[in-house]
Amino acid sequence: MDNQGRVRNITDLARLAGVSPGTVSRALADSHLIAKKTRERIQEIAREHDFRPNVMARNLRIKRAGAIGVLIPLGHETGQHISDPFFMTMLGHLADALTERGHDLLLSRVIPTDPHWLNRVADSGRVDGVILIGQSDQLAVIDTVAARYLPLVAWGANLAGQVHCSVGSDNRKGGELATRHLIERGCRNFAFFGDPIAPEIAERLEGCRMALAAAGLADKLAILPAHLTAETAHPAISKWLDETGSSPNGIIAASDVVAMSALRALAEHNVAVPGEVHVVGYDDLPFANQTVPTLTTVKQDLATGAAHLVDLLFRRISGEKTASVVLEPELVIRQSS
Amino acid sequence: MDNQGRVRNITDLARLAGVSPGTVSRALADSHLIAKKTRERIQEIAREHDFRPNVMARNLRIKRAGAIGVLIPLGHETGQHISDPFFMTMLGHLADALTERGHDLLLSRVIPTDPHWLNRVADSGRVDGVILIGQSDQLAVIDTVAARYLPLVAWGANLAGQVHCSVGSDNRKGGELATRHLIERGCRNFAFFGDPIAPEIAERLEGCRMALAAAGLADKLAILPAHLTAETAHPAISKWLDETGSSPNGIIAASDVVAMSALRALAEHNVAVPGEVHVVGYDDLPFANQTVPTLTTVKQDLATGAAHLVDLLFRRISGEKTASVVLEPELVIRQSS
DNA sequence: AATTATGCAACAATCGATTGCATTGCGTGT
DNA sequence: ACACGCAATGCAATCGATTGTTGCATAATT
Repeated sequence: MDNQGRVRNITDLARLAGVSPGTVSRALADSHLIAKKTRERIQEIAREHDFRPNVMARNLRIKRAGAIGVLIPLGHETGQHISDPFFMTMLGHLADALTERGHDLLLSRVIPTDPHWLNRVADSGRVDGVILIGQSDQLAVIDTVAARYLPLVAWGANLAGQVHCSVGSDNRKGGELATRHLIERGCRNFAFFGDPIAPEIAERLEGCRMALAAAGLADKLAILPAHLTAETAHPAISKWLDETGSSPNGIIAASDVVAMSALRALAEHNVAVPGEVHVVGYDDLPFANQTVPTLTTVKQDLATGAAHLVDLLFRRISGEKTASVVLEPELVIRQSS
Repeated sequence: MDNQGRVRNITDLARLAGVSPGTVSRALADSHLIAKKTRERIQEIAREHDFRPNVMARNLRIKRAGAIGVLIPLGHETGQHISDPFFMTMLGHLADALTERGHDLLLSRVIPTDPHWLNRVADSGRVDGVILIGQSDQLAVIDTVAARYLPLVAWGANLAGQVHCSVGSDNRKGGELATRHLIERGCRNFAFFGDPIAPEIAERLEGCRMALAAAGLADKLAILPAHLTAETAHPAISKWLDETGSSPNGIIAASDVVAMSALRALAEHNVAVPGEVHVVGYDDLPFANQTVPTLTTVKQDLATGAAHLVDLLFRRISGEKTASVVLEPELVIRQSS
């Protein structure tokens, strides 16, 4: 094996080059303290032996990690799998934005039953900061940690009196937009699909109610507290369609995943969309543009959301105490309404 | 600030407890070398001060990283974004399987232009092993690294003479399954949507050709080399449908993402599925069950695939020289055919 | 009482790199 | 010829933990 001559660390390389380890370190960092000739010779040897200094040792010494922890707290919603499209889309954008800044992305297990789940990552010393995708029902824990641990940002709602820095869209306004649009389309009978146990969903529902109240339609709303997974949403919606005699003609879904399930259930019941029923989703995930019919939805711009999260995080890493950001939701009108 | 009394390392804690750092280390590891009384006292102090030992320092000493690098080499397919549903689904399963084993997942930037993209991660010292999601056009690089770096596994094709360990489905067989199914459904005129520049796609196409040849329909195949992103696939398919006078009645899509685009394009051209045209996808991503109509597809069981990848990787980490795994593809019949 | 055994904790080397400070060697000014 | 300055490199402490070895009491044995 070539394991014999393998250069495993800076000291091996130093021996090979006939210099001290310190010199090698500086040479590889291209420090001007080392003569150009020596520097290039050492770099050449390093290249020949395919040597790359150990990142962990380096990080330990200079006290930075070069990685950002990304956590998805699932809380009570145990059914919600990590491969949910929403999380994954957000994760993709974060990966892009972080690697753009030369940081890696460390995805860690989340055990929200243990109150230390967040501390464990924050204090592990292997991340320079933490991004949470969603707050779940862990607001108390998050705020406690945020009070002492600066480099922490979360995607989600921005509630009054909140300690931690968050980025999210104005859910109330989003719910309002969706509902007003349906009213304009002539709907007079509404249904909201989504479980208001999550604060974000509750806000969307509230926006929906505000819009209906403003139009004098406050009593025309039915609520189906469907869970956010496609697997549970479809049967619930299907059963509901079967049982309900007078079906609504305007459906507000709490997420695109739920909306997609609704579209399918409606198709199976031979209900024309948007002919008989208008449907609006929430999120504008990539597939919203690929459904049949394509989905009208309230866009949460996850790309700029991710960009904000990363930007705020790095400002916090350098000590700044940033404020939360609330993004404007935007109605994207497609075929389903 | 409470930064004054904050316990930042094992030495601080040792001072507080009036013992040596080594004793603290052993106490926190619950070593029986330390008297039970002392051990519990130290653990109590650690708990009070919310102290958790620095993972990086620990890893440096015991020479393990506690993390697995997960890379997505995109190669030439620059358009293919990291948030592609296929990658994300796989990533979700991997995250679950890895955290199950107490390892974190390090998602790193992939620059396939630099021939050292893989070495950089493998030799960084911050991962115990590497999982590649896909091989792209980097077979040469992957095999070179695999020859000397054992803990490396890849999702993808299993080609003859391949050095590295891979897990993937039998693409040829999958293509065959899909095509035979369409033949049984009465199709006589076929189209394959997908770019055979990727080895996996090429194998699927070959399987398709074999099935057609066996049925004496070898000359009834049109190929539309659509790229694998939804954004590029839809217009291409749409244009193709416009231009082609005699449309096929059996469509084999190289992936579910392409199939979904095809479904939409067909719907917009008022072509009934499965009435006039039968469509089969590939992958069985979660959304395949949510399309309208739901998608018949060749299932690659990504959950067991991920489980295999992780299992093989850990066996390689402990020195075993594992062989590749080829999974049986399975036809999942739904509404689109 | 002297000796051996045993339990507990301290000491110090180590993982692999970084970096402030000390040292060496060479050229130059006087 | 001597001192001085500066450039180039070596030395050694450091980051924060782990762990083999050693030392010191106290308990058990003869």
